[in-house]
Amino acid sequence: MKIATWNVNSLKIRLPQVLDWLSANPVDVLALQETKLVDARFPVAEIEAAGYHAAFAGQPTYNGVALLSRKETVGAARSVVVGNPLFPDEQQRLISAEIDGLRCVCAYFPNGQSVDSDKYQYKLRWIDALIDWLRPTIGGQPATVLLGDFNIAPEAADVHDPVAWEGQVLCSEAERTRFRSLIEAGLRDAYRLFEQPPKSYSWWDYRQLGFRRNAGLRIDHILVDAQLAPKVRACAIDRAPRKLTQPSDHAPVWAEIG
DNA sequence: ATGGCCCGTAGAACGGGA
Repeated sequence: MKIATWNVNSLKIRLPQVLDWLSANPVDVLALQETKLVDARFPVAEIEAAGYHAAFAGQPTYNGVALLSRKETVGAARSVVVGNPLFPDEQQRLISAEIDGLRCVCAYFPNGQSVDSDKYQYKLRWIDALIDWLRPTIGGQPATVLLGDFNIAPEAADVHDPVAWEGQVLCSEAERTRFRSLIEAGLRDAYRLFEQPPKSYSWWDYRQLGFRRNAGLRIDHILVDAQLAPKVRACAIDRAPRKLTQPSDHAPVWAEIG
């Protein structure tokens, strides 16, 4: 089973790239963030025609998440839950569902803007509530996979310039402590289960020729239930879509399990 | 030295992203 996550920064703009990517990479599950579409405008017909079911939760302008599941292998998502029952929130950042025996949690963590902003405090509260919600079921059945745009670079190795980013939003100690709490709760960073190329990132700023300079951060993650870790065969970041014309600023991350 | 883009909503700039 192959699962993937991709912050597309507007599914309206990126739909052709998403369909092309799925054609070349027919993953069983694709978690999308920043769809930026109200539900009435979600491209259900195009995605169905490409062989995928879709569960989605959107709003105008901002945020928006979706779980695509491949018809011929895993079928439609079941027991879909939008949001976190412990954290009522108008921002559409979470959608979870059971797909082929996995509890897939697609998450778009708040950005936080800067460590002295109200948005940063919201980010920390949002993550705390996510941990509180997930902790009791991690380790049980169905096995949990938490994947998405975490807006956290967990370690210095995940940052192109750790000195410049030290203490900044996405890299602050409070955020990294929460990432470690997810690990302590029983999840594993699928990417770090394997030896990886140095300077591996999943996001590059549109400005400053970030991608050409590989000035990036690894902030998109696939965390798997520790019970699944021995079954994870591979995990990688696919930089190819970032090279296209009019790309998302994020690259897809995928993992193969079992 | 500074800030440099992209997207959506607008219907000009601005908020937000990271």
